[in-house]
Amino acid sequence: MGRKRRGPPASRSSPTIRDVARRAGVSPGTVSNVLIGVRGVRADSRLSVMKAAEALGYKSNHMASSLRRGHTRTIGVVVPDLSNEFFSGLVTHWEAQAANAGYEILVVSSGDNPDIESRRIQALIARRVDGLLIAAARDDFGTAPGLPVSLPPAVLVDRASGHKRFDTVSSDNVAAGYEGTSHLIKLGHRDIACLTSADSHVHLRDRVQGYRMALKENGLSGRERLVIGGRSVDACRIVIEQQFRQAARPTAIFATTFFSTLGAIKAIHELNIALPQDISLVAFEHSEWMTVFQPYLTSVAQRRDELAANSWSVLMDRIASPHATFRRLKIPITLSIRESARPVSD
Amino acid sequence: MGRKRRGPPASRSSPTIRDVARRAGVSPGTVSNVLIGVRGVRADSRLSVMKAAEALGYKSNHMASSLRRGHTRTIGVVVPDLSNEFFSGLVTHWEAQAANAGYEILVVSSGDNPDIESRRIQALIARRVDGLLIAAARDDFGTAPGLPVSLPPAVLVDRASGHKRFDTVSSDNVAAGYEGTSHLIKLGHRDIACLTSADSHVHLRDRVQGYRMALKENGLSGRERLVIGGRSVDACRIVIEQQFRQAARPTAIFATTFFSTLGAIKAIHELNIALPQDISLVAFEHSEWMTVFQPYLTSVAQRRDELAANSWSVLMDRIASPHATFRRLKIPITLSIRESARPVSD
DNA sequence: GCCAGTTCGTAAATCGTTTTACCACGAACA
DNA sequence: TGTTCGTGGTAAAACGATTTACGAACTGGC
Repeated sequence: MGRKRRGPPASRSSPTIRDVARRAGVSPGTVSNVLIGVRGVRADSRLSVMKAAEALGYKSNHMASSLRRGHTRTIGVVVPDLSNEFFSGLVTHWEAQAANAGYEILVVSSGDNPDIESRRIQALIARRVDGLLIAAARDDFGTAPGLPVSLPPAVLVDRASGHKRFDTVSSDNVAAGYEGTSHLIKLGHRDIACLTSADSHVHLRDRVQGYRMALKENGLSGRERLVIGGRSVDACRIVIEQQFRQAARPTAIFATTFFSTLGAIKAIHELNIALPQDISLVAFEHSEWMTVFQPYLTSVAQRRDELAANSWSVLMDRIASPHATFRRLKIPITLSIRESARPVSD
Repeated sequence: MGRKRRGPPASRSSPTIRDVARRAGVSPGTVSNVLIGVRGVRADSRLSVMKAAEALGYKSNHMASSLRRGHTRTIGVVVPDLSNEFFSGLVTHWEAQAANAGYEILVVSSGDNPDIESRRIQALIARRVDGLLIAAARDDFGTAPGLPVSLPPAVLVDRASGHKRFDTVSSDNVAAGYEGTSHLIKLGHRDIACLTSADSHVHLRDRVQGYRMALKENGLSGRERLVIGGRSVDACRIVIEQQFRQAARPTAIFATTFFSTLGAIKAIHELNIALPQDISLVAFEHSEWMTVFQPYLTSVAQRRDELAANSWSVLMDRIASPHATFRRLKIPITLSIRESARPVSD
């Protein structure tokens, strides 16, 4: 092989700015000025550079340019689980935002495990992402060891709302709990089971708090029926089935997570009670399959598009001014009244 | 500002290998040898380098290292739509593979639009991804203008199976069509509508071909009822409703896509016919909500995990040996017999 | 015709890492 | 003692783009 250059094996590597410069009969600096244009270039040299770049199929090497410019135009996205529709929805929106703004996103999953999360974030830092969009595994994100003291600009999304050391953008989960419950109360229900997956995260506790607020406001505090299922559909199903083995059965269920929604439906089927004739249900989240499910589920849903759009712009602001005070955005939720919650039958 | 260095504003930038070298009293080359160890280093200098790196919280700059080494350890992932559960499933698996192998993935969406797809791929090329995993918008991927002549190593997944110029990994869609249909025939059905979204892609045409094969093998070719819906749930619903306005109604529906599955269910509801008593349905894909849907749907499902694992390793092989002959993998599908397809009632 | 000001091109420095080329120092051996 | 190795360290040259510093050529005003 008659290679003349040193360094790593180049095996027909792509043309460099130097190749373009040579072909256009100018210097690399001029080529750079034509292509990203911080300085004027005479029309004729501009033209010959354009032609040369075109002919060679020149694509600027992003590594080199990042190295020199000190930013990568890459955003790291950290989610617990990409196969969860809520998160894949967020990522879809973020990707669109990124494409628009000339960014790319590096996506990693934490499996909701703080150790894995730290490791994956470390990898993103080594890649010098310009910013981080994080749906954190724990509310105390960043306080545990394992993460370096200084992180790139980051915003916490969905989880860990109100964190002291980061911008946060999340749904108004208290309102979610309040509105879902109030809707059932307005329909005359007084025995409302509130089904949730865990009490380990603020976003879940907030929904329960909203439930309690609605109860209290209507003098129903004594009737609280909080049911903590677990993170799987069947765990939720089982605890709901237990509720129905008690003497005083609830007349309505408010599911505060997507999994518990599925668990509630499954339990209702197993118990052979009629939805919505004998039991009302307010579901959490909306999903395409619900349009073919009978009855069409009344639900409280998060606004993924607004969550994504707002967190993106908060992150951009944070990158632009790293020392601004932290922001805490709460995005309203949507209550969609459909068919699964009905006036209580007496 | 008493900055001494030129170049981009450094604003408390992270420590470099030179900082570590200075602190450890060795040269940068030695630090590099300690950290990635291609050459021996005496025990005492090794130790002091480790300590210095630890103390400074040194993280190697991936941009610089990529630039010098000539690879990025980054894989570009191109999918039509990340909020489609099938693709987000694939991406989830790929991300896990990547994390395992010390790679990261750069995810982009094409919206199934070839122009957007080209642009997004261009961006990935500028970032010098080491490889590409592509669920292409069109079967003739890469022949249309807009894409450079030389792409990085790429494998085509799910779509464009059997492409001449790329490795391909996809489900055995002919078998999918064949097995779904055969199952219904075995149950005694003779009027089976095959519902699909379009005939624009091989993977869809293959499923229909499997349907035809099964029909033919059972002397039912004359009874073919191919129904092409469209890419939305309601488009599929409408065409199925039309089928049922005809004198000779089908006794079974084989849905060959996820959307057409939803469309078929919706139509069945609207028409007020009982599933599975009056109509049998074989669905496509499996999804968590199906576990709470009644009747539990009999379905043909793709094996996302195998699709992802195989495409990943084919890509790794391709990167390792760029000139090997192309491979065409077909992954078997899974027929799950559940409750929505029943023996034909006479 | 001369001087100041503008425009535009180039050479060289720089980003932070890896890797090559070379050198110094011992140890082993004749 | 003189010659080879082997080991481990350093300086410097890459990687490919951006940007600064400088200088040549041109413009315009007097």
